[in-house]
Amino acid sequence: MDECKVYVIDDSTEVRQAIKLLMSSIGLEVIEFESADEFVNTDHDIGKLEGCILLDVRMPGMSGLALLEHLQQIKCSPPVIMISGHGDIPMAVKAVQAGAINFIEKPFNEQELLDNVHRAFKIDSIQRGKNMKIQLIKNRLNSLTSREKEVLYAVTEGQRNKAIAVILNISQSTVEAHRARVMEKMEASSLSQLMRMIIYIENSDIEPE
Amino acid sequence: MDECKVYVIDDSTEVRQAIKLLMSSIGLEVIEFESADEFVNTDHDIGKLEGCILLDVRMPGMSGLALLEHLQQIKCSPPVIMISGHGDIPMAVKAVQAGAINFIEKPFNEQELLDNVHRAFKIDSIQRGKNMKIQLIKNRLNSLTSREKEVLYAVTEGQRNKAIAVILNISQSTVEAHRARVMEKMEASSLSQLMRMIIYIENSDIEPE
DNA sequence: AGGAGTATAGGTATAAACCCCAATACAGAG
DNA sequence: CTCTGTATTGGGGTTTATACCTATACTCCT
Repeated sequence: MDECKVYVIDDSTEVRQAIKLLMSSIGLEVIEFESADEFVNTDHDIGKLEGCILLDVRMPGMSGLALLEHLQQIKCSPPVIMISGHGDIPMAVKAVQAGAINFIEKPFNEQELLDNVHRAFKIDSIQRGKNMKIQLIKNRLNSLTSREKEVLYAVTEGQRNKAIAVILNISQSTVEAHRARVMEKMEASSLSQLMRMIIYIENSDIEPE
Repeated sequence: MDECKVYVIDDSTEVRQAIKLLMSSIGLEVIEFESADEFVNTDHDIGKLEGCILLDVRMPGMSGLALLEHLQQIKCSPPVIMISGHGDIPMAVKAVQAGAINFIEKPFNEQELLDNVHRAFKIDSIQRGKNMKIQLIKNRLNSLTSREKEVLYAVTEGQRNKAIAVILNISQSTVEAHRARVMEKMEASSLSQLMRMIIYIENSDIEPE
């Protein structure tokens, strides 16, 4: 939680200043961006940011909603709290459907905003825990050779070594060798554990949230 | 899609009539309720309804939001489209966060409402497909004896038969017998398939959507 | 040319899982 | 009380999977 920062993306200098003041009152660091484009083009790995994003909807250049959708596509971004001065219901609905954790109207209640930031931090913490787990497994998967991946895939499909040998047109001994290396590289001590990893990755790939 | 109906829950007779007219113009059947309480108390299995729910927010008795949350808790309800004449952004956000697929303001655009209903039908169709799959697996799980469930649980944890025998303080032969019956009852021809079923159920239990 | 990494294959031995069978014990339902 | 379902145990044999070893061949990089 110490590393958490509040990324404020708003074209209004006053709003950014007000938020900065509010956040610093409880010891939170604020990083400002005056447009969505600036945030995107800044040299930082979005996946490694810790904290949350306060994002204005209406801005010159890329809109807040567009940035929100962009962040959801690349995944593993910090949680986003939308802020708007002239928002309407369809806009708020769209934002929440796109993954924003809340939609707050300006002028905002200070305590409400702080509460939302804290909630966002919690969500971020949980999300980063999951992302670390996913990354760990993906790193292991990447260490597999293409042949080993083929064997792994067949194994997760429930195929026996003998069947896999026929499918890949290699001998059963070779399949066994590959399979053993797969278990070793994936750090799985049982097929059940291996399946849990694979299915975890499968689900994280198709279900964004 | 043929069986799909539109469940309208709104205290205003005029609104219900207007929706009924609109829906019947494209051949959709409408079932009316003048309050959330009436919907809840009506003798129907909510999990078996097909179609979608048009739900007013402000009503005498149980509020639309309260009903929405109630529906999400028991799960497997048809998708809900919230409708409100005097809605605000916090209300809309809350509704979407609670699982409503949209939040439409009265007076509504007719085509927009129809589009939403069609989208809801698609979501419902997908959701019911998933629910059927879950129910199928749960039925198999329920056919297991308590001992078989213990063995199943240990197996999914990656335990070997020998280890399971020690844990349950029974002989390895017995474990093998239970395990064979588990595979048979679950209709799994491989451990991989069994794991997929179990993890599917695990995920559906903790992640509502 | 030599080394690392990968893919391939064979061998031997052990362990684990699967299959079919038979049998005892016990509790609850009819 | 008998019948049924469940839980338990065992044997014997087959099939799979693991573990550990060796070995060849090919490619890529140094």
